[in-house]
Amino acid sequence: MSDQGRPYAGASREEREYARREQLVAAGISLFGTQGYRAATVGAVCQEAGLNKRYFYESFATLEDLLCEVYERVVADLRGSVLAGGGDDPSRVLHGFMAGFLTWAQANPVMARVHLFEVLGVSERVDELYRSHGRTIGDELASRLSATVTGPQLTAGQQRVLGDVLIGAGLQMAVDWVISEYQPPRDELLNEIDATLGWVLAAGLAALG
Amino acid sequence: MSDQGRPYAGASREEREYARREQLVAAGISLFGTQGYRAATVGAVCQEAGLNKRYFYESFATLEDLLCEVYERVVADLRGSVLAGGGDDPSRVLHGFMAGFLTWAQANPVMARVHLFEVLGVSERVDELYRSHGRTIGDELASRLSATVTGPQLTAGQQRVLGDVLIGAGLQMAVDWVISEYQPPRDELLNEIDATLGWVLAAGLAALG
DNA sequence: CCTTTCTGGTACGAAGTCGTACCAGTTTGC
DNA sequence: GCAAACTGGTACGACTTCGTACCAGAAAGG
Repeated sequence: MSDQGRPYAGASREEREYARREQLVAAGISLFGTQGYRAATVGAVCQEAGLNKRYFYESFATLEDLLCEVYERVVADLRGSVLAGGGDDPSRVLHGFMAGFLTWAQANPVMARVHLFEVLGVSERVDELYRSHGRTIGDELASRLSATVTGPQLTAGQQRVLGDVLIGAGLQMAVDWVISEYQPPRDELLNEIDATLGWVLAAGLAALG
Repeated sequence: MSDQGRPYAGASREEREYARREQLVAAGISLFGTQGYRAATVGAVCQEAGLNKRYFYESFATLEDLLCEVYERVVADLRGSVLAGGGDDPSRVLHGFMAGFLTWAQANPVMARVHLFEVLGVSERVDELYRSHGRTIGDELASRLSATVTGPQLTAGQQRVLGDVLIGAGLQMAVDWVISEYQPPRDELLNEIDATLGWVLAAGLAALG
């Protein structure tokens, strides 16, 4: 009756399915990152991918499933840029984090839109995925910072607080920066961040006596 | 032909319209804050308000318009709790801000859900409203902090950075806390935040020499 | 008491998307 | 070549919500 998978165009069934899935993911990143997830439909994604609507359901059950896969790719790309550099100085770790984040956001505006705007408030499931990735990166950053300091280590609760602060502050600054169309320029903003951190430390020192 | 507004049930036409509008707003807060905005429909809001669907369009053109009005009420309520207390000590200003935020979130879980989750990613317009309120509160906080310090004042750019950091960090901690069902208890979390702030200051000072 | 307006429930067409099915044309293995 | 399977385009019903309209009953003024 049916071969149930025979070579076609020099590729096996699995290879063709995988290629189509990748086309859908690429189309998803492009569409979600330019028109927005809320404006996207299954039909539009397939048109962008150059595939028939039938092939969408071959790889994904819903548009939200595609968004999750797209978001995984985006976060993987971001992680590489943000957690790449090391550093044994706390302010250098922080600076490297924000520099990596801002550089990535400006170099990949489409992915940045997905990460900073489009995944928000889609569903409980996507929200949970978003928070999960944020917590992972925040924990990683906080433990790195903790490791650069010779004094007392952070407790688990304090590490979570520090992770929240770093992720929340970084996201807010990145969103604000993208909204203002990357003004002021990256290096100028990084200098302002450093200066603000210095101001806070000085103020904290004065308050502590 | 038509009186175009005659007393009914002891209230004029304007009074009845106003009362119905308030009922819709209350129903919106309740529904958006429990079932979620995305699960809400015009019909459900009217049912919750005990009004006919026709009266919805008497006060609002779309469900999103109601969400904007609901959000204005929520932010006004939050502002009162967060910016109420003064303080001439930077750490006291920060502590008062987070204490007010957490207290408000726990005392008003329905409004907190609207502010922390439901307004996110609804539309460009609601996003802009959200960012606008966040920036306003962040600016207010940063300028208050700046005023408590005798040394050099913050530049406009640095004040914006500080506002972003405060709002972003505060929101992230509040979201995390609500998600974990208000664990650890408020006072314990506030102590952890204070301890983390102290740790950061100590680490920063050590790094600065 | 009687007319007029208001109220709330139900009904209905419009619009958009989903998910599937059909159908002609093409490519491959034999 | 030829049959079988694959591909892509179009079409279709199902479903949900919107926004409006209709209709019987209640409440108020004269």
